[in-house]
Amino acid sequence: MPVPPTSPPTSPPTSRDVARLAGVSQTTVSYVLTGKGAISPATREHVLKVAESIGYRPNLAARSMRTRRSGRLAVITGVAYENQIRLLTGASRVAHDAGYIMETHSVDGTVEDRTDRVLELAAGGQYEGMLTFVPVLPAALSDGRSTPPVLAATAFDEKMHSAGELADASLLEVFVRALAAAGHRRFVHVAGNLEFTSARARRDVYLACVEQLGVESLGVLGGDWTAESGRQALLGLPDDAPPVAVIAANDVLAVGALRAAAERGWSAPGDVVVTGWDNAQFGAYTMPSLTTVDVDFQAAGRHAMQLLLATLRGEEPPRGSDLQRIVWRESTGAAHPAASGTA
Amino acid sequence: MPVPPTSPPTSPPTSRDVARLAGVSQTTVSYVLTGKGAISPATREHVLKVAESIGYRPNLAARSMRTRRSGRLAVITGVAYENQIRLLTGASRVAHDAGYIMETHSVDGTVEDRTDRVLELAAGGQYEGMLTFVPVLPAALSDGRSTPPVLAATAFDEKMHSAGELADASLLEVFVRALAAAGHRRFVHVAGNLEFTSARARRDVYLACVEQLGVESLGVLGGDWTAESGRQALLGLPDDAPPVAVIAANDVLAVGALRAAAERGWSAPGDVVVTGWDNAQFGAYTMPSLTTVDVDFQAAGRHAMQLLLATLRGEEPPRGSDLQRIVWRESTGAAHPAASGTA
DNA sequence: CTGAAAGCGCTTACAG
DNA sequence: CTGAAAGCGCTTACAG
Repeated sequence: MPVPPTSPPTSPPTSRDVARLAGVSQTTVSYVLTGKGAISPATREHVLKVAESIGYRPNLAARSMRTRRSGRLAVITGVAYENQIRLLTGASRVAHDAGYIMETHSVDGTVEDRTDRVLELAAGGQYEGMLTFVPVLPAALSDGRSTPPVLAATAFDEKMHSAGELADASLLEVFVRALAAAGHRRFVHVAGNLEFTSARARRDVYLACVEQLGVESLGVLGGDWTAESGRQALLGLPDDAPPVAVIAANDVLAVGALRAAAERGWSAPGDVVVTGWDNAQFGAYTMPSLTTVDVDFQAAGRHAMQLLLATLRGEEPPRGSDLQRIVWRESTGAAHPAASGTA
Repeated sequence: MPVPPTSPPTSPPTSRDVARLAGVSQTTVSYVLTGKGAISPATREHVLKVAESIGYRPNLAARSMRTRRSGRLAVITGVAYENQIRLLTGASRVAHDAGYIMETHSVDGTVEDRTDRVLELAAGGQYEGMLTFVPVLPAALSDGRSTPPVLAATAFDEKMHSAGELADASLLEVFVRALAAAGHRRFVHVAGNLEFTSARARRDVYLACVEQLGVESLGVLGGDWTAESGRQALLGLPDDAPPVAVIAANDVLAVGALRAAAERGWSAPGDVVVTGWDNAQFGAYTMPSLTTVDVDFQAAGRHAMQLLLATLRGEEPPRGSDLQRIVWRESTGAAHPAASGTA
C-alpha cells in the first residue's frame, strides 16, 4: 500500500496530496470528486481509491470560497415551544440528505425582536436559505430576490392552503360537531398565542363552527401556550357554566383547564369535557386522559425543509401529506364517532 | 458620501473594496478588523467607517481557510428528550457570544449507533469541539489530542463531582428522608433510561438511601423515560403494596405512575405518594400536582458550553452553580420540611 | 479524456 | 505604523 513519503502527517490531506499520490493533476481529482468533468472510469476509480486510502475529505471552506456557495441553511426556533425538537430533527435530516449543513438559531423576545434577528441573519450572507418555526413579521419573509429565501413554517397555510399541514385546524371542527352531536350546547375556546398561525386557525375554525351549528359560545379565552393560561380561563367562567365543552388549542392548555375544573368541583368528563391538540405524551395519562390531535411534528419538519429546498432549486413545492389524526380519550366522555382505547 | 465607482453592486463587498475606498492596503483593513496589527487610531477609525458604510462583512469561508480554524462547534442531541431545547438554547447563546457557530446534530438508534455518528462527525474535521447531550460510549469522548475535544454533558458528574450539575441526584435523598420522616416505610424507584448518567445517579442515590434508612424497597422498576413505563411499574406492584412511596426518575414517569394508581383504585396522596423530576410544566396541573425537582436546563446548557470552551482554550473549567431546587406539591401529601404552594 | 493556470477573499510573516 | 506578496485548498474556464 503506497504511503505518502512526505513530511509528518500533521495536517489533513488535500486534493493536491491525492493528485500526487494518484499520479494525476489536481484538476482530475476535482472532477472525480465533484462528478463534473468527463473522466475515464479507470482514472476515476483509481483516484477514488487513493482518496479513500489516505482518508481525504474536501475542505469545505475552500470549496465554499470557490463556488461562492455556503451550503448552509439556518433554522430559527424559540425557547418556549416544546415540540420543536421534533420539527428540528425532521428538518435536519432532509437538509443533510440534500448536502446542506443546517444551523439552528434560537430567538426570543417580541415578534419585532425576532423579526430583526431574522433579518440580520439573512443579511449576514452566510446562508443560502432560512426557515423559521417561530412567528415573525412578513417583513422578514424575503421572496428570494436579493437576500436568501426565508420561509416561515408557521404560516404555510396562508400561502398554500394545503391540508395536512401544521396549522391546519380543520380537525377542530370534528371535535365541535361530535360534541354537539352528543348533546353539548355550550362551548368555550381556550386559544394559544395568536401570533401563531396555528392558534389563529384553531380559533377561526372554532368561531365558524359554533356559529354554523348555532350553539352557545362562552367566548375565546387564553391567549398563550401555558397551562396556567388554560387554568385561568376556566377559573374565570361563571358558576353556572357547566355543562360546557372546552376546546383548548393544545394539550398544555387543556391540562390547565382540567386542573381548574377539579379545583371548582366540576367533574370531567361530565360537567366539563375537554379537547386538546398535539398529543403530548402526558395527555394519555392525566385523569381523565385527553382527547387530542396527534401531529407528526417530525414529518412536518421534513416537509418544511423540503419546501425550502424546492424554493432554492426553483422547483414546484412538494405537497404535504396528512400529518394529523384525532385521538379520542376519556376527557370527551362518550362523544366520539368511533371509539378507541386509552393508553 | 463616497460611493464605489465600480461595476454593478452585484457581489458583496470584499476587504479589497474597503481598502480601495479607504485608500489603504488590504493588509491594513485586515489588521483593523482582526485587531491584530498596530494601526493608528485615525486609520483604524477611517477604515471602520468605510467598512460600515458599504456594509462590509468578512467572508467567513475565506477567513476560515486562511486561519485553518472553522469557528464551528457541534452539539449532539436526540429526538426523544424534551428538555433539550432549553439546553440547546443555553449552549447556543454561549457559543455565539464566544464567536462560534454552533450546529446541532440529532442522532438516534442504539448507543453504538450514536457513538459511531459522533466519531464520524469528529473525524470530519469541520468542528473545533463537540458537545453531546445524549449518552455515547466513552470511545467517542476524545481527550482533545488528534480529533477535536468531545464533551458529554450527560456525564459531567463522573468527571468533576460538582454539585448543581444536571446529573446531580442528591436532592433525591431529601425526598426519601422527608417521606421516611413523615412515616413512609415502603418505597419503590421508577428509573429512567440507565444509559443516562442522570438516571443511574438517581437510582444509586435511591438505593443508598433506602439502605441507609433501613426502609423497605420494592425494587428498581422502569428503565426508560416514558410515561407508559411509569404506568407499568405501578401496575406490576402487588395488591398489598400501599402505602408506598414512588420515587420516579422524572415527571413523565411520575404521571404514568399516578395514572396507574388511579386505575388500581389507589388514592394519591394517601395510598401512594409520588415524586418526579424536571419540573415539567404539566406537573403543576395534574391531580394531584407533582412534587418534583426544578432544573434550570438553560443554565445547564450554558454551563456545558462554557466547559467545552474552557477545554478549547486550555483554561480551568468554570464551576457550575446550583441548578436544582425541590418544588413540593400535592403528590407527596403533607410530607415536606417547608411547605410551598401548588400552581 | 486530462492538465496548467488563475482566482475565490482572506491573513500573516516580512520588509520598510 | 503601513504595504507587497504569498498562500490557505479548492473549482473551472481554457487549451490540448
